Amino acid sequence: MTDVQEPFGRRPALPPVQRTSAAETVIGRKLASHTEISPADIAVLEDLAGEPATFKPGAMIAASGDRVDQATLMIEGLACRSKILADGRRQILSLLLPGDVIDAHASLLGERDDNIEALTACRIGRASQGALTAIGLAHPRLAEALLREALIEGAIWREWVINVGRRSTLEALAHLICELKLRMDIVGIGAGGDYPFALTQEDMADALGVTAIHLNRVLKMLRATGTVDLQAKTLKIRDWPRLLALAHFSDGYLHRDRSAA
Amino acid sequence: MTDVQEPFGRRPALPPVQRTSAAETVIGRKLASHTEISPADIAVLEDLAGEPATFKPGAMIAASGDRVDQATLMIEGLACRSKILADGRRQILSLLLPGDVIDAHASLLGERDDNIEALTACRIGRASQGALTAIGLAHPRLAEALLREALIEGAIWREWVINVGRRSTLEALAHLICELKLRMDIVGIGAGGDYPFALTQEDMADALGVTAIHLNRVLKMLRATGTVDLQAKTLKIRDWPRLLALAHFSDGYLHRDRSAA
DNA sequence: CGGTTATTTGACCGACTTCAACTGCAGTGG
DNA sequence: CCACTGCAGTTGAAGTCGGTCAAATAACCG
Repeated sequence: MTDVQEPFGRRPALPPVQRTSAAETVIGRKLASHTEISPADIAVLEDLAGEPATFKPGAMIAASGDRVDQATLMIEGLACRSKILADGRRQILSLLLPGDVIDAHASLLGERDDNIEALTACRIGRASQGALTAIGLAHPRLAEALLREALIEGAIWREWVINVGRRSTLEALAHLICELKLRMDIVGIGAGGDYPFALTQEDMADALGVTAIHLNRVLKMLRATGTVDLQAKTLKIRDWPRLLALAHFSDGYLHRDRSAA
Repeated sequence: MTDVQEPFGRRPALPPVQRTSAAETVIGRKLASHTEISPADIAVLEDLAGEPATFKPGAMIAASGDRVDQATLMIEGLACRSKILADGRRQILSLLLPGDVIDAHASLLGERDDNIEALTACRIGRASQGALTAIGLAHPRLAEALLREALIEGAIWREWVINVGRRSTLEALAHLICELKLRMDIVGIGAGGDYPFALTQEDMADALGVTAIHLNRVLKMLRATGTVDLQAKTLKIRDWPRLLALAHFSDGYLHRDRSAA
């Protein structure tokens, strides 16, 4: 399950990516969802990242112990942060959706302490930390957006702790689905109510800190509530209010508003 | 400025310590542990924070829904980040020790989504976000140190997820103790091998996502291993290597080195 | 000293894990 | 076309970990 490919460090300077308007890229939609940022600033970031690299499902995009010197831009696909214990137990720490920009500041930490795994085929951009920092001075809104990305990811981790620590598996599963649904809405994935859902049951189990077998049974219970329809890698929400209630979901931690200082 | 930095826990006040250089404050020791920072920069931060405020044990220093507009400097005492669910279940997300500086950037998120609770009597400083940002321009090392504080706290949350999700309660408890021991070492608390340990069993349970009753039994098991001696609000490490092994503890996530970019 | 809070213990029960087997499906190669 | 393989999902039985209810100390506080 872990074939490492493509160590990073290869960022070819290629002809600028063609696009009609910067705000129409996933990255643009994501950053603009929380920060008042100009298409020009987004273009600066995307040009810096250059042509995206491709990873196969199951590939390690980055591994624990690697030196972090680049931010990662999720263009397409589904990935996750995970940690793997010595005896093989895996815990998924968060899911990375198109539009997410991670590790924009993490080079300050030196070696990374977690893994980034591609769960499906992924296309990602990379932007060197040093260049980002320099560019941030001339484009304060961009710097602000990247910092806010990091802070929101932190808020998601905090909520993740609750999910794993204090919710029943049924609540936690419902909560996870609510979070994913809303995050996909932000970047405009899943129009028409059909959300792509590539997580295997084992992935979900590793996200919630339970076994895949138990997750399977709980998933059956969740289906029985009639709130969601989850099969064939597609998620359909059948009864959103009831799903929210089941999860005791409260969306504050996603900080989707632009009401900040 | 400030003061005596004193171990947390209920202890008699010590006579004021003569401070010859800013690096001898808790905040200074903490920031200097990960960032090459000058005493002058630390003094700038502490002057901005001014005279510390005092909180009684159990007090809410900040509550979910509050607008975040200030960084918080832990000068003395023990506090925690927590979230509380509608039905009263509490989850502790991280512990705040003297020297920790939190929320230095969080005003970007607007309303906070967690609580900061004083677990013992606490003395904390406050620095307005706006002033901090402005000062950061003139004192890049200080800005770097504050950012690194935030990133390290993020790393601690990630590890916390593992603790709650994938470790047995015995492993998780041992792991929590290892983390606290090392973090106290960083700021020079617990000289002589006697670490102040003010957490109640209920606090520990809420940190690990279990009930206090179960924690009590697991604590008995941990004591039976002979690796720690934990009573009367004091922690003594009896067999550090074996405690580390029991917890499968690996210190990378604390990022204590200064080997960053 | 009395009243609260923290710790400890017992008995019982439910959630979750473990081990094991079986299904369905997609690819791959003969 | 079909056997073979591998993986994701499903189900069952049995056991363990952790939760709940209840109550008895022990420690703390005014």
